[in-house]
Amino acid sequence: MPDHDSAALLTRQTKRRRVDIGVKRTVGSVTGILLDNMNQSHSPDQDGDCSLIGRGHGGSHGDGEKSNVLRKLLKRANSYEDAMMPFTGATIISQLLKNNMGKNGGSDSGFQGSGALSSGGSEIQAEDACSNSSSQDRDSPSNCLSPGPLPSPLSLSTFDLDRLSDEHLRAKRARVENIIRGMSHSPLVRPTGVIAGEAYRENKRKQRLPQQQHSFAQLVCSRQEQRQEERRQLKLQLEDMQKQLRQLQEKFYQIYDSETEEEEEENREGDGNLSEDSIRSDGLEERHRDRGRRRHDDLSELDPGLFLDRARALLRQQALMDREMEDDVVGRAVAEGDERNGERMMKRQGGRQLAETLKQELNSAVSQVVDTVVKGFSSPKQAVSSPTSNYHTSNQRLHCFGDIIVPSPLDSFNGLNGRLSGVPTPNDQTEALPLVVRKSGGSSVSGEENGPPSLPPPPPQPPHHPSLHPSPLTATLGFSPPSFRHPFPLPLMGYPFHSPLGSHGGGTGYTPGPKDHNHIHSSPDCMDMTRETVSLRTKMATLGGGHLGHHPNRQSPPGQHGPEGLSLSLIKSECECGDLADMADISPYSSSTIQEGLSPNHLKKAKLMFFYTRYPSSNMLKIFFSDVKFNRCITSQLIKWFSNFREFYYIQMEKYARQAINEGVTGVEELAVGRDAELFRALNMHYNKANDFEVPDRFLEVAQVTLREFFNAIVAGKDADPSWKKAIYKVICKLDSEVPETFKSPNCLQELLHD
DNA sequence: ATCCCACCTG
DNA sequence: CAGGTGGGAT
Repeated sequence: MPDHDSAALLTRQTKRRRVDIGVKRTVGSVTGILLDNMNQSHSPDQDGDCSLIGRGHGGSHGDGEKSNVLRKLLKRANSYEDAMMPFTGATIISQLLKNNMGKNGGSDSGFQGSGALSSGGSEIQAEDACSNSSSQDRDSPSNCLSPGPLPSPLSLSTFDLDRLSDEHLRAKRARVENIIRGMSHSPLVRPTGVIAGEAYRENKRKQRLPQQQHSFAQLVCSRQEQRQEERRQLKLQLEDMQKQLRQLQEKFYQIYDSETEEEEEENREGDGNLSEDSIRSDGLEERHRDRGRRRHDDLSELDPGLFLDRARALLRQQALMDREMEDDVVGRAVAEGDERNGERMMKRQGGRQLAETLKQELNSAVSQVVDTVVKGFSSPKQAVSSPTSNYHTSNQRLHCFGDIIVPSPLDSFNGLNGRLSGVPTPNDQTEALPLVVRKSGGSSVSGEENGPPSLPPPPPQPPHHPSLHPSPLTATLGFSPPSFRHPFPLPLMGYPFHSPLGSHGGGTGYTPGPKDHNHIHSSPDCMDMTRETVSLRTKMATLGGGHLGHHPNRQSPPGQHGPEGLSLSLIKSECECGDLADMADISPYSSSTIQEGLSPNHLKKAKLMFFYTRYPSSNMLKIFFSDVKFNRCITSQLIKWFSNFREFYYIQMEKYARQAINEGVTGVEELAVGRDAELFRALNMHYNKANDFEVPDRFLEVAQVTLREFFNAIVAGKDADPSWKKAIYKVICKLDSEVPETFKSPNCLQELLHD
């Protein structure tokens, strides 16, 4: 039997065949012409599976790209410590930052641009290799780091602020930092293996595997085991580090608590002038403390943000103390020889050192983040490889080896937003849908101390080395804290809108300080952004939780902050085929419910509509997507969507038809498509992934008809004809049914998915 | 010329 | 899913 099962050849064998059906369609759509045709073959036992096997189309390409970032951070942390204070908490926050990124999961964690942070040219290649490697083993973020000898676990339980200057502690600290240094200076996995691995994986997707790839494959396989072991060790190492950091964090809290207690005590007996700042930060602290302790139970959760918040509070307080009490209290304590005061003073000095350290570290972290984002976006040529660079063909990739891989600005953008919005898991997204990301579900700590968001958000400050510009953290506080947790709406800055990404959830929008109103505009690269906007526009439209839309925010009125409204503010560009609309209309607070672009929810809606109509007319689309401002772009995009839907649909049909034939099915009567059928499950997975929509029976019937059409055609050998599918298309296009009125509502998803 | 389509590719 | 392409239909 001639390769009936080689569904792989489905597309190739029909090279450039014209299978147009050229059917004239009407809005109402022809219904049920072939209904009898279907019903007559409705066998009683059709509820069972049609015993079609196989599924698994597409594949997820989640890529972890963070290890290079971690290394950067670690490296920087190390370089700081050389130039820093006696008590160098420098690496603490670096580690916490790292941790923060690390815990966001392996896939698509963004930060691709970080390769441009500080590295010289020679480093880039290694970085690239590293990120590639991690993308291959995305369950292990740290496989870039060599295992190295594992130092015995540190116990920081004796760590006490009262003995900050203790030799003992210094020794411990040194050991911690040795670990870090060891990690960051460890040799990398050899690039060849990594690249080869990438190439090999690429080629597995392709049917034609060039012979030369095999050697690469073997190379990879031989290293695979090695890396597995390395990864395991590194995981342990990282867990260890996390534990230690958690302990350190707790100690910090203790220290801070004891100090604030004393502070309060002193304020009570002394001048009693508790500043507004400390009151506020205390309140903040209280909340965070509770939260932190709750979180403590969760081993996987170490919240750097919490830690940083505390650090900030401490710094605020510290600055206050510096101003008000430096001479006064200390002087008094010394003069009076008051033991208690002296002790307090010592603690305070220790705290001050810590504060200084934190101050610098926070500064550097801010710079780093800003640096990363800016460079990642405005200088893509320097950026390291990104998940989307998987799109290189293997040959291209081989050519890339030894060169700097040049991702498009979109790649950086993609990664950044992936990082921002949470990490899609393979379960959530198994198709190639690179830019649809989940909205971050958790409510992050809100940056209360930030002013109201301003419009438009200005670009960030250029990076500055903290040791060169040890500007007081308090001065930049207004802008830096949110950047720690949501530093990535920055790429959106190029758009004259509010970043809606900053306004969701925790509402930690990028809030500029008074002085960061320059830069990026001066970057020539930014001028090129308009060129990217057309595609970016589409991509951005898919941001904002289309697949989280399984549980759409029903509170959000359309055109506001819901996923629907998200793209409203995101999308605005000169789609060359559309009109350049008035920018003022695009305010996220616009009362208009007409959107400029298609949102993830629109996509979802379109998919659901596909259950009713495979061949919607343009008019129909306009009617059913009435909340979208139509232009040629929108129209063709919608049409394209349905075209893609059909493509998938027919591919599945042919695949399962051939499969049935290979399984020995001889008559179409044996072919039934029930809700348990593999075929239906595959389709449902594609168009109704969350399974929160009840697929109409009618679709099952149509699917069955389609399957049988394919079956009959193949059995009859019609597939020898280059355009054999054409006849099938002609049949199927008549099977469209009316799309329920509900779909005409812009809010239909809320209603449709209610059950 | 324009629209829409299937097909291929990334 | 989007870009690009070629082709048929109007």
